[in-house]
Amino acid sequence: MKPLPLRPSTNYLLDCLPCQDRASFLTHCEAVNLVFGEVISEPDGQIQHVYFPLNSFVSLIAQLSGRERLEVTMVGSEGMLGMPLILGLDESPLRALVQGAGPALRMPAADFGQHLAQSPALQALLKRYLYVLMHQLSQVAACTHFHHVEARLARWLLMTQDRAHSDHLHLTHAFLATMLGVRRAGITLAAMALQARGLIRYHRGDITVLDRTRLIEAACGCYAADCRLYRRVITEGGAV
Amino acid sequence: MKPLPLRPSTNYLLDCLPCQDRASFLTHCEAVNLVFGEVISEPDGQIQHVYFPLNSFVSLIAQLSGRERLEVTMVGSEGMLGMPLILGLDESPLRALVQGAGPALRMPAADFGQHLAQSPALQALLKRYLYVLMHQLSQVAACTHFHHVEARLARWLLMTQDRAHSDHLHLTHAFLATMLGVRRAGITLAAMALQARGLIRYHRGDITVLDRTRLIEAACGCYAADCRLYRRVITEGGAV
DNA sequence: CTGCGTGTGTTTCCTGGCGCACCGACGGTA
DNA sequence: TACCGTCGGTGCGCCAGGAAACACACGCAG
Repeated sequence: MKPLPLRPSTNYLLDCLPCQDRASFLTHCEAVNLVFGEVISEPDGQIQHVYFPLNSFVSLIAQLSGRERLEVTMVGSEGMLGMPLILGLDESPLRALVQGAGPALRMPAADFGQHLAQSPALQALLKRYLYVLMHQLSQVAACTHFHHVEARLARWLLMTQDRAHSDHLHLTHAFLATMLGVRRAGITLAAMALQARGLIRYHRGDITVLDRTRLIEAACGCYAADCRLYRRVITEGGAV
Repeated sequence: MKPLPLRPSTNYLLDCLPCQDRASFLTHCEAVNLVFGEVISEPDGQIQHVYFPLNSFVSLIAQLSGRERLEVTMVGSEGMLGMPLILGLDESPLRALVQGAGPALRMPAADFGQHLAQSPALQALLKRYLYVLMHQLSQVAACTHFHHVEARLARWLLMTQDRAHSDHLHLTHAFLATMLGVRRAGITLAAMALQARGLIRYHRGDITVLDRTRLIEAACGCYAADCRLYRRVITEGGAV
């Protein structure tokens, strides 16, 4: 968790802020390095910081009483971690697991509350982001129920690729299986099918996206819907 | 949609408000009667009013690009319809379908915005409710994926019973099937199992809950988790 | 070179739920 | 009373995915 040299923010949400608010916000941020496998928040744990991933990304995982786990969304440089603070609560229902190591900006929860109170632009922006999250959550419920492993895997790879800003991912079948809530063997089959169609290549945990366009076709419509929603609500609607 | 005689609010959220705020809020509400099957909001439609169900209740349904549909949550006298307004957006990603006919209070979106701006208590309360919703959405995603029809049906009946304030529900198997995103025959089997265990009785669309305690045991833990969450965040944490 | 850990391919058997279709039973209406 | 629409029970073939193994293959460390 060593501090990194401060560098221009490449978090998309922060980039959307007016210069004033953004500058003031950034001076109170600390640059940290998220390491793979780190758990940033536990269900019912207290939120200590908000995080704005830069090149890193984090899975948000729902956990049922029976210990079943399912990834419900992903946060990278397009988002923020610690949304319940917007709602005035300092607990998170979801486990946040660092899935792509890399730099992030973070701010203590208390400071964040102050900035939020002082910057209407920040408030408006993060409310919009919260709307996107809610939309995604309800969509994920239906997607997970109706769509098959292969399409869901394709979608998941695309989302990961977007957040990793790279064609090259490091993910074992076993890890993918727990994220999608299916068996490892199920991932093997789906991954082989995608590889046979020339959409991806993988070897001992190294996955390369070969043909992004056709991978989008192989994924369920939920990926495209997600992208459209974000663009409409944040990128275009986010005139703050 | 004829106006009803104004009567004391029995919406739990409104009951949580301080007397002042509540009185002022109620004077701007209109009493309406929700009729079974009415669609209050469509995905991408504009939110015209917020609704506070009294004895009525409404299903919120996610719809994917492929037309697959799944109920993701339910709003009765414990909640409110039109939450995106809290986030500054006047669109809803979900279809709202009246499932239990009955009275509700409603307020035009614009008026609601004003009340919201003037009442910090209202804001705080509804933010908490929004947190509960988000938690539920992520839980539903996992529940729908991992739990079997019988447990999900039991859960669903319990949730409906709570919101209908009655042991007696009118629901055909076909309707339940679309809500849970399964076949009608699947509901028949699950319902027969619950009936054989003496938990419910049904006959041509009339369902009676006979043994609520054991029905809770038959349901997945998600029902109890939902109740606990609401109690903790709204009933107890909601000192506004 | 050997050995072990990790990651992946593959097999067998099993089950929950799907799609589809048919039929019987009930209850309101003519 | 006869009819018909709605509701629910059932049967059939089918398939995706679950559970649990086993086998292989690569790559690093000793």
